[in-house]
Order: sequence, then C-alpha cells, then structure tokens
Amino acid sequence: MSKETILDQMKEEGLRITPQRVHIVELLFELSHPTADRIYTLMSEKFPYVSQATVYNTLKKLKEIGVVRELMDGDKSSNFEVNEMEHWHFNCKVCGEIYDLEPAKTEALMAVGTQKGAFQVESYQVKFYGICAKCM
Amino acid sequence: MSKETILDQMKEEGLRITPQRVHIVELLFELSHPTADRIYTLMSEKFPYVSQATVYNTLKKLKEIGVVRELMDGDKSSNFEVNEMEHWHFNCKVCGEIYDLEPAKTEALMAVGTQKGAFQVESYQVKFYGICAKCM
DNA sequence: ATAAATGCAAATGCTTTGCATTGCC
DNA sequence: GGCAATGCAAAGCATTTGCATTTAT
Repeated sequence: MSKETILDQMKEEGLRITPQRVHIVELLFELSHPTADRIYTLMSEKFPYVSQATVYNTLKKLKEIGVVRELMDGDKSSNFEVNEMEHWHFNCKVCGEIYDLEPAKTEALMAVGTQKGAFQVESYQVKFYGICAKCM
Repeated sequence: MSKETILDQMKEEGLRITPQRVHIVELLFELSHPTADRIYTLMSEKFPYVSQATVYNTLKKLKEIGVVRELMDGDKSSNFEVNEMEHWHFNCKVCGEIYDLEPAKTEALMAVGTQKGAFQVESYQVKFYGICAKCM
C-alpha cells in the first residue's frame, strides 16, 4: 500500500484531504509502529499548532476505513501501522521495539479458533514477547 | 490451582492474607475473566468500604507473583484470570464474553517467533475475535 | 512492635468530546 | 456555501499514588 492508495481510499470514503492528514499518512510510512503521541510530536515540527485531537481523530478514521491498524497492548499507549498484508509482531521487552514477523499458516490458527465448532472467527491477534537481537 | 495454593503462594512471597484479599481470590475463581471493576462491585457487597485501590493493587501483586494473568485489550479495561495451564482466548464481539480455548502446538508458534533467529521469545499471546455460538 | 495493607482522595496518562473557527470540496 | 476538519480546552475513564489509619504477623 502506498501513500497515494491511502489518500485515494480516503477520498472514496468521503474523508477530506488536509495537509495535516497527508503528513500523518507520510509519518505512518516513515516510522516503525509509532504511537499517536510520537506522531503528534513529529507533526508539531511541521504544524506547530496541531492538536492531539487531530492526530487521534485522524488515526481513528483511518482505522475505520481499514487503511491503518492499531496495536493495543493494555496499559501502554497504542501503536499504529499501515494495514499492509497480514503479519505478526514481536515486542522486545528491553527496548520496546515492535518487529514484524511473517505469519504461520493461518488455516491452522483458524482451526484452533473454531475448535468446539461454535466460534465464528473473524480475526485473531498473535503477539510475541521477549528480547530482540539488539538487546541480547 | 486452588484457592489454598494461591494463599500459600502469597504467604511464601511475603504477602499478608487479609479478608479482602481472600475474597478477591475467591471471586477470581467464581467469575469468568472479570475486570477489576467487576471484582470491585462484587467486593462491595461483602466489604462496603473496600476501595478500588485495594482491588487494583491486590491484582497487581497477584500478577507479580505469577498466580494471576492480566488479559489486556487496549482501550478496554483489563480482564483477569487465575494463571492455570496455558490456553488461548476467544473474544465475542457481540456479548464481550471471553472463552478459553485449548492452545495449538506451542512449539510451532515459538518457531515462528524465533524466525530470523534473532528473537528470544519468552511468551506470546494469541487472541481470537468473532462471534460466539450464543450470539450467532 | 512494626511493616504492610487499607480506604480515601487526588493525581496521572491516554484518549475523546464540545465548540467556535477555519478551510476543503 | 456548506459541511467536515481543526485547535483549544475541558472532560472521561481506567489505573496509580500519597498519606494517615488500621491490621496482620
């Protein structure tokens, strides 16, 4: 997915293309799993008067139209990423970095989810925790 | 794991056994993946002056000594469970209920986590989202 | 006796909301 | 021109913290 694809998608969904929104999309491509606050901080360099509300609301809309995913990890603040092809995540407990991993066969996972035959699985989330190479 | 096991574990770790804590442990066995607030509400029936701080702090300590697990799902408040044998979860998006599932072969999952040979995986989390039988 | 746990209230941190103003389409 | 997006401030919610009092050991 490219910046242009996302902007097109936004137009299709009736969202307006503002300079702030364009820059949020750009930052989503430049950064690795940024938080809303990290985006806000970097936004401020280019748009000194940008508000957190704009960042949060924009990310929410982008999530709603399906071009952005939110990675939620409880008490910590959410991380965001462009909704590319499916993948899993590895969270380093030392540096906090989030790494992308190739997914295992999804059919196998879905089968687990559907065990007992009573669950209509729409999605699942797999997250690994540990220590990354840099921190070992 | 039984209530007594947990209380023993608490003593071993130097935690004091108070009536409030005993009841929190009992509720953890009676309820299905309760939130801190749900525990607090039910606590109030038996201990009208219990505070949220007591519930939150106790759950935190129980987590620290490893007898309780916290299921975190982002913006929503956390759910808690006794740390029994490993299992996965299914979240129903209609009723919000959390169901326990048998885990698939963990070795396979660990292997995915260790792909690229650079991650020391300590734990992982698998969660399914969808609609449960009751809600279909 | 003493160190930890409790209850209360205030504080925190992330995110959302209300509202007047601005600016895309 | 009309309606959505912005910026600002205030509100919301879950959770944590400080502190004086109580209580388990």
